[in-house]
Amino acid sequence: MPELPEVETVGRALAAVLVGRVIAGVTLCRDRLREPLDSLRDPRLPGRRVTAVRRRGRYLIVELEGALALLIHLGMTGVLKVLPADAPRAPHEHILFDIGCGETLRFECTRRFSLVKLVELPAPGGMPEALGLLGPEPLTAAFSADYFRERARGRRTAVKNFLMDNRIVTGVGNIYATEALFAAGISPLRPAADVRKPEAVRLVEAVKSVLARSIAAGGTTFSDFRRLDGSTGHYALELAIYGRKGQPCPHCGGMLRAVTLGGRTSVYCPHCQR
DNA sequence: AGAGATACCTGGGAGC
DNA sequence: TGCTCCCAGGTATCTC
Repeated sequence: MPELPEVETVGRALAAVLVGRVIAGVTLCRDRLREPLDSLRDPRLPGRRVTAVRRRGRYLIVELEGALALLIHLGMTGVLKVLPADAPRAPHEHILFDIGCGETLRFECTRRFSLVKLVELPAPGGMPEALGLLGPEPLTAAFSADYFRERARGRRTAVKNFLMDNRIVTGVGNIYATEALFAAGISPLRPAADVRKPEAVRLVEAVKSVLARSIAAGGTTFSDFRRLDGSTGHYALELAIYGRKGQPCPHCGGMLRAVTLGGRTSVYCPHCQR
């Protein structure tokens, strides 16, 4: 499941391949993913040159000349691949972009929680209006302990849900929220407003650290994550507690527990996380 | 306004 | 073995 580090990794690979090339045509194999794919039938799309590939939160922005862009969210199972045009189609390939030189950029997504649409940009280099509500990037200085405390004031929601709210900070999903809270020694159940200053410092640092290490490793590798050529990455970043309910805590050896928060499983150590 | 629930979707694993 | 059930996940949208 691609989280921010995976999206960053895919975006970098995509930029290396796509920038300067022309999207000659689009083949749609279905009408919709999370949203209808109508916008990809826009006659303004064919013939546009890719000028940049950027990331915002978990969204990829494939910028085209003329202040247009392909806005892409990989959802849970979205995969982008560059393959020869005559390579056989995989079962869940929904969109094929003809990028010339006998190659296609293919969007594959098993669970179809993903989004691909053509959007207008307010100006070249600008952000699609649809992303206007996203909070700061977690790896920038704007996401600080002071910012966290300011936004958390009065919020009784569990700190884990708060961390995963992309209006607060964008791109922190269940895996990294779980890992960061463990690294910071903070219970996922604590009301956001009750996180004290030194704890917020630890938590914000933990979020940045786990994301940065994962990006450096080329993204945490999961069964659903593939590189652009379709190969799996290496198992680079070991997760401390995610998915380890019932197993011993790597710090104290006690049994890791799980609670459901916001409909999502949250693994934590009741002894190490308070 | 904040908080919680729900829909979207499919494959894989558990349990019978 | 084959069936059913449940779970994984981000985001938008709904209700209370």
